[in-house]
Amino acid sequence: MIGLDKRKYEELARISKALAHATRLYIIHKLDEQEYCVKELTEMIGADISTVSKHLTILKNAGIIIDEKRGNCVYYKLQCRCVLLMFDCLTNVIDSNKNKMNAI
Amino acid sequence: MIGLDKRKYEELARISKALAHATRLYIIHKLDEQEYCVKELTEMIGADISTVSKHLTILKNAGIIIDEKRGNCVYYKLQCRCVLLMFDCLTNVIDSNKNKMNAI
DNA sequence: TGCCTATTTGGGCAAACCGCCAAATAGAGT
DNA sequence: ACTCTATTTGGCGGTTTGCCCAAATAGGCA
Repeated sequence: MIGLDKRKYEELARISKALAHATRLYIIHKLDEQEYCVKELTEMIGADISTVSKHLTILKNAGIIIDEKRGNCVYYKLQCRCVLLMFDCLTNVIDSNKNKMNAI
Repeated sequence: MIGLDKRKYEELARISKALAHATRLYIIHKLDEQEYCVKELTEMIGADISTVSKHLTILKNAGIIIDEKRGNCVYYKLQCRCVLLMFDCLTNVIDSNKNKMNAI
C-alpha cells in the first residue's frame, strides 16, 4: 500500500476512528434528532462532563459535528447527515452476522 | 445512556472499531474486488505477515470477512458487501469537509 | 468588577492497540 | 516421516485511548 493509496486510506481511517466509540455513536444519533449543548448531552450520557467535551472535540475535529455558541452554552449539531450512513452500515453487518448464526 | 441503549451502541461500536484502521479499510477494499490469501494481501500491504494476519482476525471476528482454507492457503473474502456503505459514509464526510473549507 | 454557570484543558493512570520478531501450528507433497 | 510453505499465536516495547479529577477559561449578568 503505497503513496496516494496510503494517504487515502489514512484519511478514511481518521474519520472512521472518530466514529469508533459507543458514546460518540450515541451522540451522533442524538444530534440527528436535534441540537444539544454539552450539559444536556452529559446528562443523557452519564459520564463526566470533561469526558463528553472531549468526545465532542473528537467529532468536531473529524468534521462530523459543528458547534455554535449561543448565550451561556455551546450547542452542537451534525454538520452533515451523511454520517448516518454509518448506522446503516453497522446495522447491516450486525444483522448479517445474526442471520449467519441462526442459519447454523 | 442506559440499559438496552448502552448495549446497542456498544455493539455498533464493536463493529465500528474493527473498521477504524487504514490497513483494514484497504483490505476490505481489496477483498471487494476479489478474494485473496494472507500472503497476497501481505505483499500488497507491505507489513509483517503476522500483522496482516491479526488485522484479518479482527475483521473476521467482527463478521466482516470470512475465511476459507483451500489447498495450502487461507483465502479471505467479504462476508457481506454491505460494509462498503462505510466508504460512502466516510467519503461523504471528507467531501463535506473539503467543501466547507473551500467555502471559507 | 465580581459571581456564577458552562465548557475546555491538563495530567495521571489503566487499558487497549500496533507493529515486529520468534516460535508454534497446519497441511500439502515427496 | 520429513520438508517446505502458509498462517497463527505469544509476547515485548512503544503509542494511543479513555476516564476521572482538578484547574483554567469564557461569557453572561448583577
